[in-house]
Amino acid sequence: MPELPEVETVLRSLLPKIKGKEINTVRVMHEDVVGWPGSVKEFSRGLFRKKVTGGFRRGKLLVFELNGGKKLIFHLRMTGRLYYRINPAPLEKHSHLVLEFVDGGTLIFEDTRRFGRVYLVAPGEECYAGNLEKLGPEPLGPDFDLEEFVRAFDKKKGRIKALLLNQSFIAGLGNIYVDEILFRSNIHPETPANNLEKHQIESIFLKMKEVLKEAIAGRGTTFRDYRDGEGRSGDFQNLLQVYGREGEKCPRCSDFIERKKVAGRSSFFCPCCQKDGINDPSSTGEC
DNA sequence: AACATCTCCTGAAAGC
DNA sequence: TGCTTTCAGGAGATGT
Repeated sequence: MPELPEVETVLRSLLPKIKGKEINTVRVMHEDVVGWPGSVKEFSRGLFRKKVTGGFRRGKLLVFELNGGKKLIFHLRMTGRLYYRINPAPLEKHSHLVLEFVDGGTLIFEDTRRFGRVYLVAPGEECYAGNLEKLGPEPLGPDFDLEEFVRAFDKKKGRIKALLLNQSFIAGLGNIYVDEILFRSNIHPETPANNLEKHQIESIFLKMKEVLKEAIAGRGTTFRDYRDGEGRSGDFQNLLQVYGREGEKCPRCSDFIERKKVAGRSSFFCPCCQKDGINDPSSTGEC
């Protein structure tokens, strides 16, 4: 399930391979992966003979800039994969879009569950590209400010887990990394956000950056489906401390990792290190 | 505002 | 063993 580190890894592995290349043919095998605006025909026509001039990541979105000003934007959601092939193998069942470049290389978008989307937008049409314009700050961005982050918690009565999953509050986090951040911060996922003390919010701020940087260094987490832009798995799944580890020993104390649905998602936490903030808001997390 | 529930979708895993 | 049911989840829509 690609979150910020996985999307960043796809970008880094893919961009050097396709930057400067010109799109020759566009094949859409499953039309419902093409998001607004416009028809699939317009989408294909809009890509024809365009060069990839650059690219960046924003939240979980991959943005490729094309000459002429349009942007090709992907959201991989759960099972989406985007990778480059020089000599394409026979396409798989769930390959939905293939861009062939003039030099023969191909960019392939496949997605088993088909939740992923691809958008082609002109300048001024960015609002149609998924949640691009509704995204909160980038956790690793140079402008991400601690004081602003602390203030943003003020009237948030919801649970911290739900808040960190909210892309308009903070961009790029998903279920795996939120659990890892809360574990490293000794905070129970059900703690009301506005019950958190300043030092706890500071901890989230720091641990968020720390976990994301480590995960990017490990080229992302492959739980099942995720691959980078060259089709390779990530390594960070071996370094997850709580996610997917129900019943295993906590890496910090003698207790065992529990699993509970919070904010509609499986949440993994140590009941000893991460005391329930509802019952014990003054918990320091020591156990 | 906050939270639950449903939808989309497939395939792995669990249940019987 | 083999069939059926459940579960996983990002995010938007809808209901309470």
